[in-house]
Amino acid sequence: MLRLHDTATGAVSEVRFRAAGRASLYVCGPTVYDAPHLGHGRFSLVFDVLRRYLLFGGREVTYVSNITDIDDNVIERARLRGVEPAELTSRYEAVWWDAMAGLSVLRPDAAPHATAYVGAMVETIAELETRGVAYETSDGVYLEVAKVPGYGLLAHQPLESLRAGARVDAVDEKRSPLDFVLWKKAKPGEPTWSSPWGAGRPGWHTECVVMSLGLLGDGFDIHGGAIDLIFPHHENERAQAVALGRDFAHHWVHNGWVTVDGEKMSKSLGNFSGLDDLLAKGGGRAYRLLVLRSHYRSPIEVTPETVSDAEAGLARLDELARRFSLVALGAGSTPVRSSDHPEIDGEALDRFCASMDDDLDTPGAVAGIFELVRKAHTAADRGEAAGAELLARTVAVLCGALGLDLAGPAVETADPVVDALVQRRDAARERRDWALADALRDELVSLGWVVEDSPSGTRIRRAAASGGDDALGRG
RNA sequence: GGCGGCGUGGCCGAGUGGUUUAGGCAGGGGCCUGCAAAGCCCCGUACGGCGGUUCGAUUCCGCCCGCCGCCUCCA
Repeated sequence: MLRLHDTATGAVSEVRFRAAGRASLYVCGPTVYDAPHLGHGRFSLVFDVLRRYLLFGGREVTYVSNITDIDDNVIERARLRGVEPAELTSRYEAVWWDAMAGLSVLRPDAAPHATAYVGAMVETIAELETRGVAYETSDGVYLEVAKVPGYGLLAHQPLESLRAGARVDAVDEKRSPLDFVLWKKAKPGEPTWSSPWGAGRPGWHTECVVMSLGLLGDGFDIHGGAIDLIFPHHENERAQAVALGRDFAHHWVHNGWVTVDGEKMSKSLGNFSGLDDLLAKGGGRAYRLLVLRSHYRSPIEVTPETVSDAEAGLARLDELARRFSLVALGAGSTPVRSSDHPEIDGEALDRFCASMDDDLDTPGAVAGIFELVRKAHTAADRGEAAGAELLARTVAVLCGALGLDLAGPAVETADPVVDALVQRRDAARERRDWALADALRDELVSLGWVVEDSPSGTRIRRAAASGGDDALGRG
C-alpha cells in the first residue's frame, strides 16, 4: 500500500488509485527556452523513481509530462536570439531529452506540447466564460478566482493573504489581483492563434489542465511537480478544473529544492548549475544516487562534496556488480517485483517496499541496499556462493527498481598500450619481480586506471571520472 | 505581516519515548595481499539552547536562538 504526502491535505495518506492495477501520473515538465539545470534534474529523477516503483509493483503506468513551448519566456528569449520561437523550443527540447537520457529517466508515455493543444484550450476557456467564471478585458481573458470554491487549498493560504502578496499591474482591469490570465491577446510580433477573443495565445496555467484531463481523464491519480509550482501554477490549474466541474488530480505530490550553500537555487539569484556539466562528466548516475539518498521533499545540497560522496557510494555498488558479474537492470526498463525476479531475498524485498511505500523513503531503501552489499560480500568471502549470489542479485533488482544502473563487469580496453602494460605486469608478477610489477602498476595508475590483482591476473578499471569538483562546473 | 519547513556524530543523511546499531563518505585499528587495491571485522558514544510532561526524551509540549521557503516568473 503506497502512501504519499498529499499537498492538498498536508498529510501522508494512501494513494487510492482510480483503477486497480493501473496508475496515472501527470508531471509538470519544462518550458524549453533554455538548458535544464539541477532542479529540473531533481524533479525528473524524483518522479522517474516514483514511476519506476509503480511499475515495480506491477502496475500499468501512464506517465504524462508536458513540454511548454509557448510562453513569455520563450517569446522573449527568441527575440533576444533573433530566432523564431519554434526554432528555439525545438532546439532546447532536444537538449532536454538528451539530458533526460543522461539521467536514465524513462521517456514519458506522452509528452504533449502546449502548442498542439491550443484549440482544446480555447474550447476550455470558452466554457469557463460560458459558466460565468471567466471574463474578458482589453488584454485578455481572466479567471475570476473569487468564484472558485476552495481557492487556496494547495497554497494553504486564505484568499486574503494571497491577495496581499499578489502583483498589481499599473493598468489593471482585473476584478481581483489574484485573477489569472487564461488567454493573452496578441501584441505586435508575437506568435498567435485565433480565438473568439481575437488573435492571441493561452496563459500558462491552462495547458496542464487541458492536457492532463485530455490524456488521463477525470480523476487521474497523481499530479506532480516541484514545490514552487504549488502556487500559483497548480492552484490555478485546480481552480480551472473546479470551475469546469471536473474531477481533477486525486493526489498532489511535490518535490523539494536543490539548494546551494543552503539557499534555493534559482535563476534570479544566479546560483544555478546546469545539468550539462554534471552529465558531461558522467555524473548522471551519481546525481540519481544523490537524489535518492535524501527524502524527495527535503532540500538537497548539491556541492562538489556531496557529488563525490555519491560517486564513492556508486563505486561500492559497481564493485559488487564486478564481483558478481551483475547486469544492469535499470537501463531502459524496470523490473517487476514478483514476476520477473522471484529468486531474490524476500525479506530484503519486503523491507525495500516498506520503505518505498512509506512516502517514498528512498534513503531507507538505499540504506537497505547497502546493507545487502555488505552481506553479499561477507557471504562470498565465507564461500557461501549461492547465498551470496542471491543477495547480489537482490541488489541488482532493487537498484533496477530505482533506475540505478550498475557499471558493467569487466572493462575491455581496446588500447594496445594499456593491454601491453597489463600483460607485462602479469609476467613480472609471475617472475616475482615485484619492483617491475609495481612500476608497471604506477604507470597504469598514471594513465587513469585502478589496478587490482585477482586470481586471474591484473584487473583494471577506469578511475572515478570526475571527482566532483569540476563536475558542477563551478569553482 | 500571513503560512510552512528545518537545526542529528568530521561531512551527507534517516529514524525512534527507554534496551543492539540507520546507511554512505571521510578518519583510526585489524584481517587479507609480495606490497597494494577491493572486500571483511572493530572503533568514535550525535541529536541547537532553556524549561516542562514522564519512572525515562534526541523523539511529546512551551519558549528562545539560528537557518530556509512560500505568499511574485521560477523545477
